[in-house]
Amino acid sequence: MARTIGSNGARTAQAIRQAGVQLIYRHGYEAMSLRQLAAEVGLQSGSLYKYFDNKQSLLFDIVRDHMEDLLGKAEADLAGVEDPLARLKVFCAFHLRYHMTRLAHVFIANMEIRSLDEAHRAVVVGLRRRYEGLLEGILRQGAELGVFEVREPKVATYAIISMLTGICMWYLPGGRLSQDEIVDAYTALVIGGVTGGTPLAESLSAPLAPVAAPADLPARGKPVRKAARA
Amino acid sequence: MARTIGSNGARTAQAIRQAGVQLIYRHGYEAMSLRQLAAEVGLQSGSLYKYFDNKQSLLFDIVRDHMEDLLGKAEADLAGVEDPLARLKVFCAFHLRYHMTRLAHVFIANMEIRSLDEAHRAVVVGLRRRYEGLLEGILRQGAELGVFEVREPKVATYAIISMLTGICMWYLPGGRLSQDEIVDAYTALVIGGVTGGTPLAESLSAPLAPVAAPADLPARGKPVRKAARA
Amino acid sequence: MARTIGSNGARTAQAIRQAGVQLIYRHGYEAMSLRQLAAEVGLQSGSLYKYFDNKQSLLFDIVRDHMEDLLGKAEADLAGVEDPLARLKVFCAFHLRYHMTRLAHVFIANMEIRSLDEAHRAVVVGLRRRYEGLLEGILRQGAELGVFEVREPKVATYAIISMLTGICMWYLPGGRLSQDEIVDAYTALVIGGVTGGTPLAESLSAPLAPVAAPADLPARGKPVRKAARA
Amino acid sequence: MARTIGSNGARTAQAIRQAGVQLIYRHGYEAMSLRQLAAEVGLQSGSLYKYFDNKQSLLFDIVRDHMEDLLGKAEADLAGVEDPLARLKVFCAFHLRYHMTRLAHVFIANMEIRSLDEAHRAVVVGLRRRYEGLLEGILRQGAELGVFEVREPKVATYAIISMLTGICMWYLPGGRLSQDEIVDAYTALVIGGVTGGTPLAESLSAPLAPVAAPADLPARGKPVRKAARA
DNA sequence: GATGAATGAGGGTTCATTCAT
DNA sequence: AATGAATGAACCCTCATTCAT
Repeated sequence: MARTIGSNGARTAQAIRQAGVQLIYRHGYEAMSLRQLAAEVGLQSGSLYKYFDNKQSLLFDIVRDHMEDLLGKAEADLAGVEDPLARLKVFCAFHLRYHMTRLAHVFIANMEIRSLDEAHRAVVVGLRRRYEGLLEGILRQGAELGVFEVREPKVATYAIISMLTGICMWYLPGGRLSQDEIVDAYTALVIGGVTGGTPLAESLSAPLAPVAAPADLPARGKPVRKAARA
Repeated sequence: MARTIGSNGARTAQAIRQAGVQLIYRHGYEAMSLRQLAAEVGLQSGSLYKYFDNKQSLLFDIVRDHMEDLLGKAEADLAGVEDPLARLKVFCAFHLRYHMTRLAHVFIANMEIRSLDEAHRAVVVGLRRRYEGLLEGILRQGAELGVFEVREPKVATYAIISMLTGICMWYLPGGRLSQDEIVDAYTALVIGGVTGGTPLAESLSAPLAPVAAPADLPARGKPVRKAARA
Repeated sequence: MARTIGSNGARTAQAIRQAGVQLIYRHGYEAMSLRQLAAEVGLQSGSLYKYFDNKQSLLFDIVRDHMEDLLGKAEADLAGVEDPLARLKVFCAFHLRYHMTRLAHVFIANMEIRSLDEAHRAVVVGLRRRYEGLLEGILRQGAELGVFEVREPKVATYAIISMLTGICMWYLPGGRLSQDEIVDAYTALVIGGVTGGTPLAESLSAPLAPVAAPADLPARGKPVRKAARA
Repeated sequence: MARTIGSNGARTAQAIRQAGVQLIYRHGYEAMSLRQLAAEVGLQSGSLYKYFDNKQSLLFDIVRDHMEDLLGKAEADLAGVEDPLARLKVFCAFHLRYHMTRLAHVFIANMEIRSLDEAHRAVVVGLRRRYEGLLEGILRQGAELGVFEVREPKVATYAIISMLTGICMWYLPGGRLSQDEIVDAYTALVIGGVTGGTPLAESLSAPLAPVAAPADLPARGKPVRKAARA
C-alpha cells in the first residue's frame, strides 16, 4: 500500500502541460522557449523530452485535447435538446461559458493553428470542422423549420462562431459583468441575427463603392523560398 | 532619362513592405526570418537595415499604417450619414469590404499585436480603440433613439467587430459568393442582432450548468521567469 | 572510478577562462570573437553560454577576480609591516612580482576597463581605487613621519603605479634580467623618487615654453551621436 | 583671387582626422564605426574613402603623424642643452606638457598600437624606440658622468616613460593643480629616482616570497586559430 | 526520472567596403 | 566631392534537441 515515488512522473507531466498552456497563451508558441518551460516546472530543458517528443507535439497535444474536450462537452450539452432555437441557445451558452473558463486553451487553439505543421493542422482543422458542424446543423435545421431566417448557413456559422469566440480577446474573470449577463448579451445578438430583426428592404451594400485592392496582395499561397519550419 | 540599373530606393522600400506583409501573413512575425524577407526581394539580409531600424519596427510600421488607413477610410465612409441604422449598415459594409480586400494586413493587425513591444502595442491599441469607438458610438446613438435594442453596447461592439473581422479567417477571392452577397449575409446578422429578433422570454443561460474551471488556469498575468521579449 | 569521456564542466569552465584571458591579452576584448574562443577550447560558440552570460560578463569576471586577487594579496603582504619605507619596498616588490607573473591579467585589467560597461566599470574602478589607496596611504604616512618628501601624494601614487605597472609592457620571462634584479632597479627609482634625491633648486618647469594645444582637442566628454556600446 | 570651392576637400579631410581622433580616444579603434565617424563630419560612410584607404590607414596616419610630431618636438626642445640633469628636466617637462596638451593623440598612440597590423605597427614601434632612445641616451650619459645613479638604463627608461605617460590616464585640464605644479611633482620623482635618494642597504626584494605563476599563462605568442582581422 | 554538457543551425544585427551615379 | 544602394562576412546570442551518465 506504499505510495510509489514514481507517481511523481505523472505530476510532472501535468505540470509541464499546464505551464506550457500558460506560456503559449502569454507569449505565443514561437516566442516560448523550452528553457522557459523547463524553468517553470523546475527541470532542465533536456529533461522535458521524457514527456514529449518535441516542441511541436506539445502544442499539438494541447490543441487536440482541447478540441476533443470542447467537442465532447458541446455534444453532451446538446444531447436531448430538439428544438433548434433551444439548441442554439444551448450552443451559445456552452460556447461562451467554456471560453470564459478556459481562456488560455481557447486562445491557443485559435491563434496557434498556424504554428502546427501540415499533418497536425489537418487533424485540428478536422475537429474544428466537426465543431462548426454542430452549429451549422442547428442553423440549417432551424432554417428548414422556418424558425430561423438564414440565407447562408455556412457564412452564418463562421460569423457566429467568430463572434462568440471573440470573447476570449477581452474577457477577464471578475469584471463588471457576470458570466450570465455576458451570455445573455451575446445570445441576444445571435438569436436576433438569425431570427431576422428589422427586415432589410433591399441589398444593403449596393450603393457603396468597392474598396480598391492594394498592391501588396499578390496571388495567395505563393511559395516562400525557404520553408519556415524545418 | 537614364533608367537606374538595379538600385532604386523607393522601389526597394515598397518591395520590402509588400514582401514583409505577405511573409508575416503566411508564417507569422516570429516565424518569419529577415533572411527570408531579404531573399524575397533579392537582397542580403543586412541590406534591409537601410529600410527599417529593426524587425520590430517593420511590424509596427505595417500595423500602424494599416490601422490609420482603416480608421481614416471608415470615418470618410461614415461622414455625412446621420441615421444610426444607415450608419451601422455603412460600417458593416465598409469593414467587410476592407477586410476582404486587405486580408493580409487585417490578419496581421489582429494576430500580431502580441508581437509588438509595450510602447508600440500601446499605439496600436489606441488606434484600435478609436476604431471600435466608431461602432460603439453608432450603437449607443441607436439605442438612445430606440431604433436598436442593445443592452451592453461595449459587449455588442466587441461581438460585432469580432464577427465581421472573422471574415479574414475564411474568405478567399473568387469563391462561390460575391462580395455583395457576403456583405448582405453578415449585415443581416448584425442588424437582426441589434434590432432584436424574436424576443427572449427569460434569461437564456439560467438552466445551464457552469463549466468547471480547469486546473491550468491560475491567476492571469502571473509573471514568467524570464521575459520572452528582450 | 570512471573517468568522464569529454564533458567536465569545471574543467571546461577553467579552460574557457584561461583561453579568454590569453585571447583578450593578445587581441583585445573587442577584437576577440567568441568563435575564436570556442575554437580554442574545442566547443561550438553557442556552448560558451553555459559558462557565462555574455561576452561582457566574461571580461568583467576576469577583471574583477583579478583585481580582488591583487588587492587581497597586496594587503596580505603588507600586513604586519609598519615602517613606511619598509611598506613601500614591500608594495613595490609585490606589485612587480605580481605583474611579472600575471602579465595577461594585469594587461587586461589596465587596457580593457574601457570595454566594460558603466556598471561593471564602476565596480572595477572602485577596486582599483582601493588598491591605489594602499600606496597613497603609505606615501602619506611616510610624508607625515618625515621619511618621504612627497608634495602631492595623489600624483605620486598615480605616477608610481604607472611606472611599476608599465613593466607588463615589456617584461618577458626568461630575459636577461632576473626578477630580483628588475625589482631592485624599479624599487631604487621609487625610493629615490620619494626620499628626494638631489634637491631641486627652483621650479623646474618655469623656463619652458608651453606646448600649443592642437585643434583636434575640443572640450572633452562631448557626446557622440550614437553610443558605442548599447 | 576668388576662393576655390574645392578647398572644401582639405577642410573635410581635417574634420575627419579630428573627429577620428576624438572617436578613437573615447571609444577605442575597434569600437568606433566608420558610420559614427561619417555622421560626425556630416558625410555618408562611403564618402570617407575619398580621404583614406581604409579604417586601418586612418589609425596609422594618426599614430604615425603623432609620433613624428612628438619626436621632432622633443628633439627640438633638447637641442642645445648639454648637461644631463638639465636634459632630463627638459625631457620630463616636455613629455608631460605634450601629454597634457594632446591627451587624445597620446592615449591613442599608447593604447591602439595593438590595433595596427604588423607592418604599420613596426613603423610606429620604430618611432617609439627612437623616442625612448632620447631618454635612454640622457640616462646613460648622466650615469657615465656620475651625476645619475642608474644601474639599468633600459629598465629606467621604460619605467620613467611609463610613469610620465601615465599622466594621460588621469589628467584633465582645469583640475586643482596647474600644469607647472604637475610637472614639478613628476620631475621631482624622476630626478630623485635617478640621482638616488636614500641608499638602499641591500637587495630589497630578497626576503619576499615569489608569486606563484597561475595556470593560465602558457607560452606567449601562441598562435590563434584564426587571425583576428581579415 | 533527471542531469548537464554539448551540438549545429539559425536568429537579428552591425560592419567595412564598393561602386554607379 | 559626395551620394546612397548594396554587399558579404562576421558578429553575439538563442534555440530545440541529443545523449552519456
